[in-house]
Amino acid sequence: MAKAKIQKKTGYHHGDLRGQLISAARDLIEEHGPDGFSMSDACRLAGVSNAAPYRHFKSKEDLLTEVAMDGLARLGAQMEQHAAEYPRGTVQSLAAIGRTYVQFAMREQHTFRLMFSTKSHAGRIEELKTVGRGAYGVLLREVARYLGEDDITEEVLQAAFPLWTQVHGLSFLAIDGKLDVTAFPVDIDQSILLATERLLPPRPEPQGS
Amino acid sequence: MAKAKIQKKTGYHHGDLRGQLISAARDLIEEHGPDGFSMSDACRLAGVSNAAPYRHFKSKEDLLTEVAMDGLARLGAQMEQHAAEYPRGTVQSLAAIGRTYVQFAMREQHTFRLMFSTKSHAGRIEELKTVGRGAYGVLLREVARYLGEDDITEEVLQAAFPLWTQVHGLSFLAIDGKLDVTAFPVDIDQSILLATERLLPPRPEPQGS
DNA sequence: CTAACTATGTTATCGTTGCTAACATATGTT
DNA sequence: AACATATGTTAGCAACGATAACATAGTTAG
Repeated sequence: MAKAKIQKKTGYHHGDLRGQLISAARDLIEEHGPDGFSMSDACRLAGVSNAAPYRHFKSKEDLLTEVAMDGLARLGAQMEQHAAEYPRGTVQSLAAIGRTYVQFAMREQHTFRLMFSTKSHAGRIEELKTVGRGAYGVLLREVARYLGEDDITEEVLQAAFPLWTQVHGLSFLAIDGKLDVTAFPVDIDQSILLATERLLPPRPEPQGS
Repeated sequence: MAKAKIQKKTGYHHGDLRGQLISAARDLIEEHGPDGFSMSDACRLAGVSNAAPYRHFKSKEDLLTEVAMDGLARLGAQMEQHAAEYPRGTVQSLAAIGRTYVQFAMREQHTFRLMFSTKSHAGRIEELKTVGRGAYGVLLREVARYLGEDDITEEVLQAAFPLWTQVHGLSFLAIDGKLDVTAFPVDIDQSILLATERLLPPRPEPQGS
């Protein structure tokens, strides 16, 4: 991905410090983890003093929250996009959503952690949850199609949850480097497909008998 | 659990600073999270100077690793203990292991995070993995019993992994407060039981035809 | 018994961090 | 031109992790 490439400011004012700080944060977080990330580093990268960010973000946490929410939005978009590459409402489209989820986690490991972290988002957790619900909605609608439901029924909610749980667990095990604790080579895509098939309730006949 | 209760040292020497620091760390971590935990706090609790811990731990990370390894060991023991409360090698005993896992995560949220974190353990990750494999072995042996295998076959490994993934995901969703994103009340124990049943391959007839 | 050694404390200090206060400089509006 | 607002700067705070130099206790050898 784009390595922190920064245009130094020209005069006293920067131009787009807010945007550049978010971008710098994203890059630095992916490089050193959310804790290894420091405001000072971001400032150095943006060529600005240590106090400048506090005109745009109330705190370091606030900046991180911004990064997290952006991540959730992108995850939702990517899931929708990949689901659309398969016949809607099938095991395949659902497995595609799962693969997208895990791949996102592996590609943007630290952003992913941030997205689901409770700390680092003091006071804005509800805001974050709302964005998260948006992404979860992609899965819910796909499960609804699978079940032939017109809207998000109780049944849909019940069926979707274990699928989420499964890929969420797989994501964390993968990014925490635990897949070699299993003592056999885990094929992630295969694992997702199999679990999706098993966890879904039997599908009602698509049409006719 | 035991709130950080500390016996001040009597003379110049402390007596059991190492042990008391680990214990203080456990308490403080559970109270304020692994990041909210500071060496200085632990020192204050133990009634000792800021430099003293470095006679016993090479770094803060090193102390945290100790806490994590202890946690993994206790998790393994608890899983074994609860599995033994049910007929061995059944869906029930396997679900009990899963429940123990998630309950541990919820009871010792921050220690749990630490146990599976890759950061905070620089240089000792393999050591940690070994302890982790010990705990995982409890699940593996129970799955082997379920499948009627005498040792940990490929089939056992394949069957156990999705079970782990499921409860691991459930644990993180639970401790990250995401169970209300699902828009329906999640019954954790029920959820574990259902997923266990669905994820396991059909059981071979216990005995006879 | 005492000298030497080792283990385990202390104090002093350093560099880094997140953040705030007080001040400076652009930009835009009237 | 005068003022208000947005957005920078410098200086400085307290807390943190860590190290170096020193102090003291307990242990072992002669």
